[in-house]
Amino acid sequence: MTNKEFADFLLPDVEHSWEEYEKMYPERNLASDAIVTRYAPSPTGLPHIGNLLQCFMAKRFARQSNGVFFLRIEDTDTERTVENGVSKILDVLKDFDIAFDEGMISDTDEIGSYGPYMQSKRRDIYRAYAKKLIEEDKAYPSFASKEELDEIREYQEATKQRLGYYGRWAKDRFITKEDAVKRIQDGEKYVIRMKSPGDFYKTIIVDDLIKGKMEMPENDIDEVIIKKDGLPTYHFAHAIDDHLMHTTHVIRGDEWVSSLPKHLQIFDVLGFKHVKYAHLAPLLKDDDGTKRKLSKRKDPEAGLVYYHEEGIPIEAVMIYLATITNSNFEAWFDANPNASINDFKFEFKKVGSSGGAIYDIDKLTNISKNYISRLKASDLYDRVLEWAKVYDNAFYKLLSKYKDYTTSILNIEREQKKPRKDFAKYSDVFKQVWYMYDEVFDSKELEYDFKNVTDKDEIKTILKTYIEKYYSDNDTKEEWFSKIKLLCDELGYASDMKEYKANPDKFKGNVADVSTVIRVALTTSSMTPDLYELLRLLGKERIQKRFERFY
RNA sequence: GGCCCGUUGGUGAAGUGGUUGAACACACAUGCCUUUCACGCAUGCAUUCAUGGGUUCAAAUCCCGUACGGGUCACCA
Repeated sequence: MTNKEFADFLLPDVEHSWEEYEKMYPERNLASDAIVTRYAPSPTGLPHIGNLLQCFMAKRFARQSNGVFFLRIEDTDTERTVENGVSKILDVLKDFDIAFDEGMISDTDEIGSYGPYMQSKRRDIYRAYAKKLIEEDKAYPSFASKEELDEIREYQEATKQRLGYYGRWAKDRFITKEDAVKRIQDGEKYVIRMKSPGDFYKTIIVDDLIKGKMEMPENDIDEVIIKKDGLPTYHFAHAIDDHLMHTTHVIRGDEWVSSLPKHLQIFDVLGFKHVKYAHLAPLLKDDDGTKRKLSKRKDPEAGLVYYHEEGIPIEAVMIYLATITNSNFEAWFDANPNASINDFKFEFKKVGSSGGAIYDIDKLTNISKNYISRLKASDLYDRVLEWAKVYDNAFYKLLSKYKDYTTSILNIEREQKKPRKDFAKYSDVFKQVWYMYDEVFDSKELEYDFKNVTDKDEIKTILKTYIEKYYSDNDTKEEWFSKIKLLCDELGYASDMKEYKANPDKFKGNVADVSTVIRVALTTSSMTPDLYELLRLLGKERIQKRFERFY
């Protein structure tokens, strides 16, 4: 029996030959330095922050080189594939501004001419190449059952040998074609394994764009390439898809580096040109002093909905991810605070090669505060409105009703060189502006803390004197403050802080105490944005009303 | 256990043999400024680069060993 006959027997249903497939996927017409890369998730769940990072980096490398970024769905594990897995992934990523040039665009549709982009639809392609390998005697059917494999492994463990289906353990390698045919005709199930040409005692140099050159032993394991269900394993599909789709760079998590010898070998056996690899370290969590991988189950910040719920701007998340991934990004961003992250040129060499960074929410918060502080008030308003629509209905109603007023509140000490940094997330906003809405202010049980001035009559005197004698809606800030000083003088408080510090005993208090009384009476809080701006937005009538609570 | 990678302050890190008395950013602390808070400014925070040895006039930077951390060893990706 010839190899050809054997291949036809094993894979009689292959529609196209591998040569035909090669022709169907011509070279891409791109500049030589263009990066073609992909995000290739299995549709088994939602992407987490680590996936987002991979995805984002892949996208940036493709875009900044005028290359292609595509989405391929790796659904060869039919057991774990979930319903609508693709659209779920797409939806989450879209919220983070990740879109693809090619690939799946819904659960069923795709764009691009290098598809199908769903591995389950490429069954024939993988089988065509498997057939090629059988014909070339580089692969063989293997009948080893799960139990046999377990037995081998247990024996290897007990005798302290290397684990795996290799060398003399790969005994199906020696089954004759005739025996194999007979067993298959008798109904035995089988997989197809690659006949590894590797020698474990020889080393190969694998080059990773991030980790550098690594010396590793050759792979000598006869890896399964086609599973019992006729679908390929990850390793085989990776080689064929990335070859046919003309991927130039594979950017993925570093849990894959140990399979590199295997992958390189599959490329070689298939006669494919290698792709370049960049393996990203995982994001870590500091769990009581020990580092561990960020976990979707234990750590809310690992899930992507967290950012939407909290109202953390996606731009801030991206800036943070870029900061911890690419070591020269932060300095660049400091120098170009208003630039788009898309203007930064990422470099593999500047991506950290150490074990992984601890995901630091404090740092993200700081980035987010800075980002929000640079937003225009109207932009912030729109963003908060959109957030509140989903997560805070009461606030949403208020925002819709008082659009201009709210924008003015948000504009206090904003749109200037050194804007206030009050908000780290959209969900912080209401906590800091609630008192500006009469509906909220009047319906709440209020608690006032006037700090230094505690006497009720004194508070009343300050408030009453101020509103009746000194307050005017039309004052400029300078006029306004000079009147506050006059009020201080009249009531026996120091209008000048230096004077007060020199002779504290000569006064009842100082201008800060008086301002605090006014501030607290208006807002209940001693920590607010600029008092003058607050007064102007409130207006005399509303100020008066709030003061009257103390008469 | 085999193979691979990593280890610079509380965190992200710069730095690959000599202007490093180890940058910068976050966090933290103190002070200044200020009508509060925030901002801003100033100062402090690793006598030391996991550890032991070696090479060298000189090492965080090169070599070897050890420890610790991570990854992987599926008909899962």
